[in-house]
Amino acid sequence: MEEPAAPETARHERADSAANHERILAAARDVFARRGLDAEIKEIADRAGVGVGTLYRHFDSRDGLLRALILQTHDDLLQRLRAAADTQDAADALRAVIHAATDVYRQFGALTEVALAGRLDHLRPDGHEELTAAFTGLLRRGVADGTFRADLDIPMMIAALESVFTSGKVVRLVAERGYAGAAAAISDFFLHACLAASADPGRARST
Amino acid sequence: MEEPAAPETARHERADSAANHERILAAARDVFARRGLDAEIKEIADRAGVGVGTLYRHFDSRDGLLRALILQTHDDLLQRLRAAADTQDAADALRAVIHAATDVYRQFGALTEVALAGRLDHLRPDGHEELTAAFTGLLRRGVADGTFRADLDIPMMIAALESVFTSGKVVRLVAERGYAGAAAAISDFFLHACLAASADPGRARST
Amino acid sequence: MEEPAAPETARHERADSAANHERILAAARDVFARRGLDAEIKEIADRAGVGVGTLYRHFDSRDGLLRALILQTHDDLLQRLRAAADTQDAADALRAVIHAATDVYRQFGALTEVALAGRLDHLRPDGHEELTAAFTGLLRRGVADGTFRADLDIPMMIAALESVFTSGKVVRLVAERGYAGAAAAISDFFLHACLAASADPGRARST
Amino acid sequence: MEEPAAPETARHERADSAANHERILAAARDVFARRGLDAEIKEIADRAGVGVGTLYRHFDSRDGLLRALILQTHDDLLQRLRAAADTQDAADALRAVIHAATDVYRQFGALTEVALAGRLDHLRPDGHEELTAAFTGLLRRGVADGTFRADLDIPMMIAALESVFTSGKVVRLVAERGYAGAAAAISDFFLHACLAASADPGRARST
DNA sequence: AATGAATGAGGCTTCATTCAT
DNA sequence: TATGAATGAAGCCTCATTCAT
Repeated sequence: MEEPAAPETARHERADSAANHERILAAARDVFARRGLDAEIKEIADRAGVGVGTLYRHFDSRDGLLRALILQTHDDLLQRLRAAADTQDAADALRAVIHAATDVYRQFGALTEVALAGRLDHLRPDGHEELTAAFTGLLRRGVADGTFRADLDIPMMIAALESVFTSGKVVRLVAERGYAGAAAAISDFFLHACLAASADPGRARST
Repeated sequence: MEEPAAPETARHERADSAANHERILAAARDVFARRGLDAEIKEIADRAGVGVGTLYRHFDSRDGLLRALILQTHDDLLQRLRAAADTQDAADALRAVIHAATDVYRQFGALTEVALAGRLDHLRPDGHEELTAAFTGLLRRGVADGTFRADLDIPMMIAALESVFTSGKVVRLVAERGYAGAAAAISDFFLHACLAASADPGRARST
Repeated sequence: MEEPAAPETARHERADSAANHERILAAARDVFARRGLDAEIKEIADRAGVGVGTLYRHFDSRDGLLRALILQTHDDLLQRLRAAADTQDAADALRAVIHAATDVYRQFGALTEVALAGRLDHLRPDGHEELTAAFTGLLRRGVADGTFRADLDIPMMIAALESVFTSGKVVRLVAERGYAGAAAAISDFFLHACLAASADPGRARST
Repeated sequence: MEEPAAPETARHERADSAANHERILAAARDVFARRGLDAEIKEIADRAGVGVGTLYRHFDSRDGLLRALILQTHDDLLQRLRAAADTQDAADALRAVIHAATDVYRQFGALTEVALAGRLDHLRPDGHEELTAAFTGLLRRGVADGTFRADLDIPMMIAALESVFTSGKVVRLVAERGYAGAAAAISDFFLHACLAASADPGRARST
């Protein structure tokens, strides 16, 4: 009703706004990833190339922005982990999951910590369960088909996996061995920890 | 026994002051552990039962207090890990190390993170190297005597170990399984990851 | 007249901000002048009609503000003294210098003290030398042309002049005799102290 | 009653206390003179070699101590100025007064400022009038006997004199010329400013 | 009476959020 | 709608004063 004769302008504005929205999210990911969750709003706005007022038009508060990012990180993570976990062979699936998580960590840095650490229950009830379920399914499948050892302590295995991606160690590993090297090292380590003793030891070798 | 002939009166005030010093340190450990490193000075002072001025008489600044605690945590950790690492059998030693670290984490919470995370280089140069060395020595010994597998990726193993104690997962594990249960689960997991294939699988079982 | 073709809208915010900047400076001059250099930031902000945060947007710290004011006072003083010292006749020039300094003191109060007292070497190296040079030039000129006595102790004369404007006595004199009366009394006094004996005694009389 | 058999001890304690009293006053003079009136209580107590508690037993508050010192400075100053002003010849008397004031300034530093600046009306009503009266009497006497010029602006002359001792310039002069040189320079300057034109110009020369 | 550790009000400064332009 | 200047609550720290020893 209000934009009868200028759909193009109106659409353009929306496009601008949407672009700003994305730029703010990207900037926030970047800044939170590098500076940690205490980063200042001003730095995010600057990096996004907008004023703080604009940032607040898109997100109602600092916590609102953080929440949006954490949920987004969580969603992204969950989707990629689920996809990776679908890989046929359980050992390959675990490797794929670890590669995916390494990549997410590279992108989301400190945000991964919260998304993965099981502290987001107040943001998304069952958020952590969803992630856990993805891992659990994969591990159970591997145990069932004899790929993983029968006495594997699945919650402990998941805790260890989450720890590596939550502790900041990945950045160090990536810095020392590069992205592929870090993912390979992590994969090998965890495969050793969970492969059945009878399994071909070669399976713990990375590609 | 320690001060057999100590005069009681002249030194009493100092004893009070020393007691306050300890109470402040304890309160700070507690509050930093629970609230994280952003905790407020006032809360620490309150919990110690002293005024902020008293806290500042004992520690020159917020950062000074934090630094003291982190160094103390680091020292405590280092000492206990070295002691545990001395255990004869390499597998037993690894278990002892993990039990010790679990205990330190329980006491120092969030402070363990910094002390263990390799971010204290500006506080104590080579601080992280000292910790790493303690782990490395133990693992090399185990590899040398055939307890651990020959192809063990020692840096990765250490990274994973540090991660578990740095990520906050330990509190969750302790909450779910109790102190002994958590330490046992962690031990079992890491032993599985590093024991030689020929080793008695039963060794990965906790006591 | 000053900005004939200035666009009005785009620059308006800046004009507001600049106005605040000036209001803060003016308020700070006022408050420091009356309350001394220990005045509280809050009082300055209040008097400027802004919040403390705004004050800190314009000046990075209490000392930054003070520094800016002292340098400004010094610059103002130096410029006006130099201009007055240019007056043809040396006796008239001294009178003009004293009138100018009286006016500066009226405006800057306690700030004049620091600007004139030779304590700003860390803010502006040679700051005091610049002021001294302005006085010295004038006095030497008067001695050279026979207006001032040949044995005039120039450093002592300058010290006495600076003292009067540095000691707070000027405010009292102004209060008692008004601005013109105070300047005249100071001028007469110092002319008596430096005029050559042969000089027409009437020259020490003010206008 | 309580000290029947040990008058010596009792007297000794009083002597100790009195000694402390003096040491605190001396330390306070020293510290206030050097650091200015914002000096910290702790520094004074340290320099006096007593605890802050002892300082507070002798002076009810920081302001109480400051008040005592200012009044003491004022009394000392007044007494010495009066004595000096009694000198027969008015010119000699002015010189004596200036020497005395230089000496007081050397001893009391920043305290002289307040004692001389006429800001102590709330501490001692008419305090400033007493000082002014001492100067005024001397100057009137000189004018009456023809030593000083008839048109001397006595309040202005006094203001200038007070200024020199109030502005901190004396320390600089003393630093550059030594104690005797500074006093001589100040004397010469002020004598030039007030001596009668017919007077022997040589009288403005210092000893 | 002397000591100095303890106290806490009050100052300076930061930064999330608001709002006039 | 975008901007960024303005705001002020809240945290850190200092130091005059009190008080237990």
